[in-house]
Amino acid sequence: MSEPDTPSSLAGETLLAVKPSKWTLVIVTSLRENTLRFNELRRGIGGISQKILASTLRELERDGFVRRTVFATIPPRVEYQLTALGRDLLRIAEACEQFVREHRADVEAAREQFDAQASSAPHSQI
Amino acid sequence: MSEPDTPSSLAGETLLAVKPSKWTLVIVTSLRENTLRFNELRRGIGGISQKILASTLRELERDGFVRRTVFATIPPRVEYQLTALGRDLLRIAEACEQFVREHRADVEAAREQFDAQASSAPHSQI
DNA sequence: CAGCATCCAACCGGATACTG
DNA sequence: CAGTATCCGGTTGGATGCTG
Repeated sequence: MSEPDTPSSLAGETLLAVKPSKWTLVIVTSLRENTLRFNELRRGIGGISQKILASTLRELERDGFVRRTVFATIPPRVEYQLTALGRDLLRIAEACEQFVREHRADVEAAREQFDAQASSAPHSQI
Repeated sequence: MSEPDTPSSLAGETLLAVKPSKWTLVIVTSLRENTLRFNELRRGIGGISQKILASTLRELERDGFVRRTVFATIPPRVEYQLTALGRDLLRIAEACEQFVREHRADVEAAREQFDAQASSAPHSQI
């Protein structure tokens, strides 16, 4: 259904699965090439707790971005891979990464300048 | 611990200003067309507190995405507009919105299906 | 191996009140 | 009008310990 596309309603809900967690895009990016197991993902990402990894993967699975395949072996083996929808989301993630690659320096420069003149002139100049 | 450009560190920092706040992209989108004043932004977005709006605008200004212009009149007048960098960020925001427009139905369907079989089969099949 | 459960600290963000 | 200051509840996310 087409809703009144106010900027707020759109971008507010925007990123369905992207918005909530800072890890979502990282995970999707990690699955870019191949299927990965839980701990492969964990090690590949680094710095993510298994609680967060598990819950974020759940959400990605629920939203249809990731398919979870369980092999009833011992020890258990669980594989995660992107769905077609997930590969679409990957395009967004890659666009974000490219943006950062291109503009990281600009942003850092802007920050330094802002911080510099913020300390000298706490408030307003014409 | 300093890390190289692993996919994780990249996407982790990814979105510099995008990641932290759910309002960032909304604000950028609101400024798509024209310069806006503080309360114009606030009303246009709807549902954002002025505390969050002010702090998010600060961050956007600091990162070089938004330019803040103060007119020393009474009553005061402050205008916000996108910088060139901000317009680049806008492209990301628009890509996200388009993604949602295209795939919202898919995601909602996936969720319903997931929730349905989650309640019938709490765990693992095959 | 792949998680879930619990506890807990940090942060995000809303409501309200007040200022230049 | 355009904010800042304060309080404070809900959520996020890390660490740890335990299970099939």
